Amino acid sequence: MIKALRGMKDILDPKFLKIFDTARDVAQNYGYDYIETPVLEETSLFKRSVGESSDIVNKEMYQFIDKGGNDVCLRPEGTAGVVRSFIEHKFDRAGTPKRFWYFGPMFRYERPQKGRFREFHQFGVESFGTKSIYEDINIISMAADIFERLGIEYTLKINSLGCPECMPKYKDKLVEFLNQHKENLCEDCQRRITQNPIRTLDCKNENCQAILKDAPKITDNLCDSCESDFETLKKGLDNLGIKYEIDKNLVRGLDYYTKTTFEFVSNKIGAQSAIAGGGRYDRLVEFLGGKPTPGVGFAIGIERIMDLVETDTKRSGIYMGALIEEAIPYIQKHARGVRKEQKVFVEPNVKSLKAHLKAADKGNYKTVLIAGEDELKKGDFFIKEL
RNA sequence: GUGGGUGUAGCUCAGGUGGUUAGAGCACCAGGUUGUGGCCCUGGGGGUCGCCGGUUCGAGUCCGGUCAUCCACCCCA
Repeated sequence: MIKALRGMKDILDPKFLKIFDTARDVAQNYGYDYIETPVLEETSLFKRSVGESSDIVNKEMYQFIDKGGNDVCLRPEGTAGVVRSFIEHKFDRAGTPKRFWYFGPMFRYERPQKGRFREFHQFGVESFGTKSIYEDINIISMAADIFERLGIEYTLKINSLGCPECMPKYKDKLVEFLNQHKENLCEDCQRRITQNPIRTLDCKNENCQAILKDAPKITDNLCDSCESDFETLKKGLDNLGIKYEIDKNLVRGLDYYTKTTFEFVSNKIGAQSAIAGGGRYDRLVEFLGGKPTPGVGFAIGIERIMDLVETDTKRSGIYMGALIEEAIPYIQKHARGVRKEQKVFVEPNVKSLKAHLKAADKGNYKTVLIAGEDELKKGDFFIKEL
């Protein structure tokens, strides 16, 4: 028997559509436009955006050379493709803000576990051309609205990574601190000192965490403008009644983030607890060859929240069945009219009344319409409400 | 990539120390009730026991390998 590949799943759960519908409605209500970018992209796009030092690019990409000799890969995340499209369509030159939402499959070659698959789906949004911190608040508010509409409880964590002004200075301070404690850090962190020192902050090693407790914090080293933006962000969330925690070690795994970073987590879904993540990426458009354009966005992991949404089990729609073959065309004709307004299922097989009722019950239909010899003659239906 | 758990019916799982035709519950189908679902009763259909090899007179059971799956590390949505 041929089975789906490791870490890949068929989607049969109606909750999936419910999540998609809800997220789309909210994004549309925020004034965002739909964008769909190709699943396959040039590998260098992700190397330059997500970052070559990240695990995602380093060891988790489905990468190959296509028949034309191009180095390509299945997208491991959504932002890079949208940014590529933004630049390719010269929206950076137009200079007007653009806001997109997207939805689709992402691929990472990882060991599967609870809440982590090799093919998974993200709903995401990207806002280009607005550097106002109030846009960050809009974005976080949108994610919060989606979770609220879905009835999902979460903890929101926020942090600021600073800007090109303050981040490098902070990085130097941190590297200095790390070098002082180098021999006590784990292997990974020792390597990170030169490659990506910021990533030591969210190292899971207990020993490292103990040492890093005394490390300089980025939030204590922000420049005036970043500092005041972070304050505005906190006040803005308070204003909207959105609760949050400040997580000074929230640095996130993608290299393109600046200033605001945030993560929505749930404690009900196992080790893979991040249900959404995002932040500001004011340098990314420029990195990818566009005119400097600020951006901010987030992505929700659909599979991660599947277990957190309720399914509605209310009866709905009409089940139509025939007791004799001659009645099938009769109900089919009637069904076409009624279907303009609601769900109508026509059972294509002749069955006993009992079997029809049982099938309608199992199918969770609300109303049963049956036609047999008598009904055909009189031109009506046997009707029963379940 | 590393570690641990688990693979028997569509689903959830039983099958001491190897022994004849591999079981249960749920689900499915039919009948009891010739045109009134859910409850009940009776009957029925369904299985390469993950796969390959080994030990043995004999393997679902023991051994080795392999694959899959789950959970964790790691990473992240």
